[in-house]
Amino acid sequence: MISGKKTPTIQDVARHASVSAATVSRVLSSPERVSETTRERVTAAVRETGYTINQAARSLRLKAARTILMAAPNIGNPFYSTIVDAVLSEAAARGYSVLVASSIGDDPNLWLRDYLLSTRADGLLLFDGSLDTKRLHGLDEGGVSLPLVAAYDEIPDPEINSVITDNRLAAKRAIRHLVELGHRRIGHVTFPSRNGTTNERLIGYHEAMTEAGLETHPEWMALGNYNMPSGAAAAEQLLALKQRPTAVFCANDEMAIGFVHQMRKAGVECPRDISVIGFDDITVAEYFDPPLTTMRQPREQIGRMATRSLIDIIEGIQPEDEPVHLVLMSDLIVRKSTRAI
Amino acid sequence: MISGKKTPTIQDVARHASVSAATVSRVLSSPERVSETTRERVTAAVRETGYTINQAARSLRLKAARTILMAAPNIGNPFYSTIVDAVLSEAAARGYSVLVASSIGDDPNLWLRDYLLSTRADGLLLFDGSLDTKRLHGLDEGGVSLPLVAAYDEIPDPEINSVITDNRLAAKRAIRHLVELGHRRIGHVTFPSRNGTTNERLIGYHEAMTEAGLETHPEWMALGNYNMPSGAAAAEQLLALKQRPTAVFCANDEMAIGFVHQMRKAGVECPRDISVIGFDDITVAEYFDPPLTTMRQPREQIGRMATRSLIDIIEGIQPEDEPVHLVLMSDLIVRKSTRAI
DNA sequence: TTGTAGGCGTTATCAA
DNA sequence: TTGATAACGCCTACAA
Repeated sequence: MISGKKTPTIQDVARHASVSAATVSRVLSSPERVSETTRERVTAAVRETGYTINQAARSLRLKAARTILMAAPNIGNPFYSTIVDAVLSEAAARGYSVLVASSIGDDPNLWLRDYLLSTRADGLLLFDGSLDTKRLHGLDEGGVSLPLVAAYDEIPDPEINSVITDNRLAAKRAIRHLVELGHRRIGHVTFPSRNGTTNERLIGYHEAMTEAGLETHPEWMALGNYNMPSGAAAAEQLLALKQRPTAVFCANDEMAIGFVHQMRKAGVECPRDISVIGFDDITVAEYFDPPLTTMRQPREQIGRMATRSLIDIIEGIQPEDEPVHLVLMSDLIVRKSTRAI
Repeated sequence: MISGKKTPTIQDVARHASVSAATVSRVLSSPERVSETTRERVTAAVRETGYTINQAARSLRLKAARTILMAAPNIGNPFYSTIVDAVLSEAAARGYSVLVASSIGDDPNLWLRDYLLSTRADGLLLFDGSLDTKRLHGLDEGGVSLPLVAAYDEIPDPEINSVITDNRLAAKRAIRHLVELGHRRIGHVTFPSRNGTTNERLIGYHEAMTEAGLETHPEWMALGNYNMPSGAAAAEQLLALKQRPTAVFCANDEMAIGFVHQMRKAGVECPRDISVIGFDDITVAEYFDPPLTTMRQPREQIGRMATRSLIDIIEGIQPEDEPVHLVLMSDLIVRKSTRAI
């Protein structure tokens, strides 16, 4: 890199190679349209000057940022972090950068609008069911489409591209596993659903219970927050019952871990006294004691597919009027936290 | 938002308010330089047109993106994800966006250079010790400075801004804790240091052992990867020893969890047979069985301070010739995975 | 195959 | 206090 006062522009490279700026631009974006000798001269000049393309200028001209925005409620959650990795690598492979936003804050819809309408990001990867996709979709108005792929628990809006796992089916599978082990009093730790739609995992729980001819009891339900402390709190609540459930389905692994932890504190053993099944299969599930039985979500695949679809939409590979609806399947992973009654 | 063919520009707003584009721009960035009546007219016009600033144009003009780049080896690691949260919220508070890159790939220095020299990001938050800060620093050459804050284990390059925890001291504290409990054969699961510098935690281990008048044995050392499987592998290795250590210091919690998990598989109890101490205090440490004794890193603070410093540097609040060197302290959190011999 | 020229949307400078 | 104007660096018709 040659020293100089300022970062070199395409003009500097052009001068260096004794060609016009247009030619340099061509070498950079469509080399085949330039004669080989010129191309070589330009390439050399690029190297010598240490030229780097100015993305701001490029974005302005192209009206595209080659950047996607990923919004998730809390990236800190281990469930999301694996997804982030997948998103990053898939995006990088397609030449896109990733802007990350934790969707906390006053008016998410407001800043989202800002990001997406301002040539900062070309599309949105939404991992947060609490955002109002209807209104987001409304951003479309002026004929400007908003590339958007949603990936979260809720049942998807048919008009919106989505990549989800079949949460209802997976929940049913979890309950069936417990039923097969002979459990009849089965509790559930769930999360108060965020945007009105009833949570799919909760529905699955009820459906499976009904199908098995089992009763559900309001007091067997506990509300959690998808984190460990709330799982522990749920355990406290259920353990206080006169007649405890013999098995509990937690809507994610973190709550399951908190639940088991609290059980142990109270001298109640898992799975001896209560079987516990989680959801997600986060890394630590396998290493926990007891190793957690859980429904494995293909997180890496979720991230990869969502990113791929979004970029396909941005680049017009996926037609806009055919929304993508990918449903990935979860697997039951039987470990040691559940046992026959 | 008024419907129209395309997203409105500052010109549209200007027309709407019957003022010049310059005035609109002023209202947006320095309202106090505009008369109140005009200001109100313009504000109304902004609302009516649904105008959003075009960041690409702005960046081009200002030669600044109000965006920082965060690079970490694997965002998926729970240790980093908390940090990400802190970075996001601090950046948002200062009006900055965050671009995230997982620094895997062929030539990290190359793409980093790309990002930073291309008006895409104004500065770099580096959480990856494997990147060559010397060379990164070398990007400075042409008088163009590269705002950079490094936050990772290694002992910092004095010329580079850094936010670290005192790893050596913390490691010594961990070992002293074990010594106080009466342990004399203390093993260590470490990571082969990434960029030549010997790892601070390893040095701390050796120093503390020497100060306590204890021997260290090469076979008490195991190499890990900062993840759970490698912790398990380390356990296999140490358990195979004729004379096992009675306590083991793992360089992070994930390896400690893997270690304990493997111990249990082999019928060896923690802490009864071997005390284990970790490092970081990730969320699950408290909920693990046994709850992990560990050195708590102020992760949230690391993220926050690093971001704050970086933005201060970018904005010229922190003078360039006075590198920031923040050292945060770790706390010993005694739980149940260590006990007196 | 290459060059010329105009404009993407913003802000800073200068003048009024 | 406001407006006209000229860049910022790039890409793409169009012309040569």
